[in-house]
Amino acid sequence: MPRNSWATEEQWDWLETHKAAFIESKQKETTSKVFFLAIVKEFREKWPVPPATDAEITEAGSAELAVKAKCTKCDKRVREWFHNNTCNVASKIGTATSVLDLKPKPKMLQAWQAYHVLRYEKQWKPHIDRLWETYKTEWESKNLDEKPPKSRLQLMNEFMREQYKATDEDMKKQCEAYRRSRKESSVAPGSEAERNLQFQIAIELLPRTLETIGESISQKTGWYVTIIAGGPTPNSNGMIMTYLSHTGQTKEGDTFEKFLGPKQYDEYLLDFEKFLHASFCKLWVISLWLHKLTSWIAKVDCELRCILHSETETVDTSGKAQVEGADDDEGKTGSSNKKRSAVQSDYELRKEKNIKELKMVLNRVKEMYPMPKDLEPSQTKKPKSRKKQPAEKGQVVRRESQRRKGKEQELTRCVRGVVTNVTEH
DNA sequence: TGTTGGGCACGTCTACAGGT
DNA sequence: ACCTGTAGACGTGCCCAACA
Repeated sequence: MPRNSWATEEQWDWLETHKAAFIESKQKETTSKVFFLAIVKEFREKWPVPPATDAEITEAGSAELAVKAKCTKCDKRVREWFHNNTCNVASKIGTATSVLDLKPKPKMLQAWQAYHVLRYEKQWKPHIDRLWETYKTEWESKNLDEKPPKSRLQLMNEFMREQYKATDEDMKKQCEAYRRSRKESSVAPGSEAERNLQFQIAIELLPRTLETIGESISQKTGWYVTIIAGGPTPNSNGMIMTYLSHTGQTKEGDTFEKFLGPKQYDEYLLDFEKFLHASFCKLWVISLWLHKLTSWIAKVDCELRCILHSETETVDTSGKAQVEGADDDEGKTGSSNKKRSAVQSDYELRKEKNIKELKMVLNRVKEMYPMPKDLEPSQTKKPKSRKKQPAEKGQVVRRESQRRKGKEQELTRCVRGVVTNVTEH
């Protein structure tokens, strides 16, 4: 039961048991005519409305009216309970209570706390140390073997609050400016790096999140659930990875993966990965731009979904920045392609063809409708190399996209989760 | 008349500081 | 983990207006 509800624990449990019926009734649009008629009656029978007090009778005008008012209020509260406790179940995913949510935004410091940050080390620490020593010694000399009632922290905080109160207006303004700037800087400033960092943290929470969501859906519907999620991973230079979470087993006890078998299972995921590549690779974004200008601004491609931009650039012998890996569509022609793979999949052949066609279309469109200068991507931006990061100890093993890998590269078979219902690749 | 969403008031919870 | 005081965040109940 949530804190401070009008309902008792017993009432709350009773209401909870009728949630499903309410949702069902809501879908049938019979809440008022069927559901609530019965539910408020039952509630009042179970927990009769207490008799009206003298004050309530006086206020209402008569005992009858007072009781009526109390009943109405009670009924209304019951109705509202259902609205307040069921209608937002789905929408709560994504709010601050969502599993995926990151650490909440830091709160603004109090003015004296800002003063503490600005002046403690520089000015007051030695003073507080002396104060604490004096206080402690005095207390201990008077009260043997007893701890002082105030801790050093308490003493320090009290002292800093007093000092802040006594400080001049100029210092107070500095404190105010500090606490505001700190608050502002703590909120994601909208930079790409910050955003990618936030993405990465959320991605690392995904296995647990998918498991929770899957279990929840499964519990509520009695169905089995498969959730596939994937996209560029910022701490792997935007490499596309896929998570698959599955609940439920066949009657023979097979998981979804075992049921499909390794080959079919990979094919199953490959389709999704194709979709991801089509969604996140740069030229595909450009093609979207042909239909919608904002797609360009959105910059939804793997190259931009990377935390390690500045550190991963490598320079080839010709002195030009060179890109290895998946998301270098613009730069890969001729020799680089040969270098990557001698045997291309159907998908890659088709993609190469698509790229050529798209480039032609794009050139025509650019001639017809020149891109506004302020919307053009930065010229200084260079493709980034993709230095392979060694997997950290204890890091979650995920499925790296297999599509880009040529035959020369062994498919890295990752350990598939058996213990939990989250299958990680 | 019932439903829905927005907003307000109020109470409770949480983060934050640095040292032990 | 704990200490303290408090601003800010959040949950809940309630009210009201708009709409069907």
